Amino acid sequence: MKRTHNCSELTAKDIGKEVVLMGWVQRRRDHGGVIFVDLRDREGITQVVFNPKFNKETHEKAHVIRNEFVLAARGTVEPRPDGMVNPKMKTGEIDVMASELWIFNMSRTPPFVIEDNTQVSESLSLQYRYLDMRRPGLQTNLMLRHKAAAAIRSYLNNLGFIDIETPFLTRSTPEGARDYLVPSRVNPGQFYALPQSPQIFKQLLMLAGFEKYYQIVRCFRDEDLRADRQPEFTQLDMEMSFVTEEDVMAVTEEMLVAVFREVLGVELEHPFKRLTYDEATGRFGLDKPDLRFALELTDVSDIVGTSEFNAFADVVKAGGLVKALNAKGCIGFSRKEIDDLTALVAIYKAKGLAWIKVRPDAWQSPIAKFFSDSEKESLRQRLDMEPDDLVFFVADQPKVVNEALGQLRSHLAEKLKLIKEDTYDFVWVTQFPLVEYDEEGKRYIAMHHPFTAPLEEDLSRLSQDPLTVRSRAYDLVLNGIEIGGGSIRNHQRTVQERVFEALNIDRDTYEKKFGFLLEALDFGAPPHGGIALGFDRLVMLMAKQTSIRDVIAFPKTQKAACLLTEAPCEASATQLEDLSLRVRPTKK
RNA sequence: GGGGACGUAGUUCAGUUUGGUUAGAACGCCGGCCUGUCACGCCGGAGGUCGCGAGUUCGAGUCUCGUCGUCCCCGCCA
Repeated sequence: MKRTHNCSELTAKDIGKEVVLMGWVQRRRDHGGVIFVDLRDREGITQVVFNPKFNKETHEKAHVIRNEFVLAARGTVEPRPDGMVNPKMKTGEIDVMASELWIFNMSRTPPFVIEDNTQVSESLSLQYRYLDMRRPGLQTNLMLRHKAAAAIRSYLNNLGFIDIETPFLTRSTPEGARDYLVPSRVNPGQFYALPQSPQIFKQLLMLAGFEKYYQIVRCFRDEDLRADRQPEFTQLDMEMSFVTEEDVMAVTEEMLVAVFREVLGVELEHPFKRLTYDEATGRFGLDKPDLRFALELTDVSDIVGTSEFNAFADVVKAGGLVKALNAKGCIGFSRKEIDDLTALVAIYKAKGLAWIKVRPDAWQSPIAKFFSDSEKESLRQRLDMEPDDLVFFVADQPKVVNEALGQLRSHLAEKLKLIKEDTYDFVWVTQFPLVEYDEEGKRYIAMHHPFTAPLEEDLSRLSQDPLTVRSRAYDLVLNGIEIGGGSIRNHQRTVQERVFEALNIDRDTYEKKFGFLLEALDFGAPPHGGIALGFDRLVMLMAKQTSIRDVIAFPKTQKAACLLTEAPCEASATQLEDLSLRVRPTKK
């Protein structure tokens, strides 16, 4: 017995053929006489009919069939009787009239119905992920993931990129996310780390002369999870020699255009938009702006900084900012709605949310009385305030103002349904600051990573005024979600050392931690740069999902557990002994 | 580390505000009937440690505290 067709391909043109189908029972309808079975495989569903008039013995056998049984049916493709065609099904013109039935396996009643439209708690679906993945939605997502990976590989292969694997058992890197550590049995007391990214290795591959490298590779970060963050995730990692930012961005962009065309049949608008980091945070508040809608932030510090309203004036005097967001036509927002928005900005550390409702005759606002007529006129002009508008203000340090209003902006867009669905809006954000100040550690840390090259024209300020130094780093943002980032790297030892020093890493330390890289740079390092794209996030957006768990076959829960295999779990005494490890009792 | 939501038949939920008789519905499941259904139909039935543990009370699904789990968010994620 050999399968002849899948469950989606038989149509009227196949009438009369003898076929063998194999698959799972989606649903059984037993009419006492005739029994209908919807047989499902990964391609689709075909109705198999067991009719006692046609084959009594097979019909008898079919009585035991239940949902999710796995079976094979041999039969003849027949047209449906008049008026019985099911236009909703691809195979709705035909039946397979069964002459023989093999039951490969029975099935327990599944804990949930295998259908897209049934809601199941995520813990249950993860515990039975193999059943969850029988549902068409996840099947489609994972097939789309495969197609995207295949399209990427084929595109990059054609451009001469070389796929090279890098190690998973690597040296722990001190900066950045927490590492997953792996104890070394043969080196008691010593540990490998799982890579957060193959960053250093891909740079070494450039030094080795491969010129164009890529890898679709698993990365590991021991940090808390989110809807778009898993402890192990997949990135498309690329690196190129003899390139500038423009080259890396062009290759990435053209690749994505090709992938979206091939996988989704979508023609992306390109070249992608560009914003510098300062423009992005200035106009949209965030370094990952969603440009599917307008709604920009406006700086009004100069107007209100000298006003009678101390809450604004004091902030401006202290070097802060006052920015505004004009919610056009939102004058109808209730007190509660405004309170909710105030609570929203409070999450991002804003101490308050001031507002003005523009009525045709006057402004309704707790703060309007503090402004002079000329200040009001300036605000009106700057913010294009028209009757029915509702304008929000946040005053604080720039980071807080931008973050809070940026989040408010996205929230309002969703609330007001300003977002054009079904669009893919890409934007490059360039010239990120090289470093930022870490309040907790009281020092400068690399915003991207310490191998990022500073902009040549800012290099002279590196030691005196590192915060003003822009870098040759770029992020790729899709619909407000960061899907990738990269940079041109330091290929000259002297520049790399200056960056380390700007980060307050002393010579002894960086020699010890990155000496191998610095030494490598001494041996003819070519200029190089690259990018890493979050493959899970990219596929998530292509599949129109909101969590990367929906495009990962076996994702972990928020506590980084696999509910199916019950990982992580305790190690046996023997394992610990082999590894020279002792586990401290967990503290209560 | 912090904030929030949720946890009740196999599943998805109602019931919790205001404690009170035997904890309900739909789907699923089991049995019977049914030869054209495709969310098949009709009849009947089984199925519950109300996440877990304390406490308050004459009495707790309902109130309190703790705990476990899942999700969303802040911190964190070079």
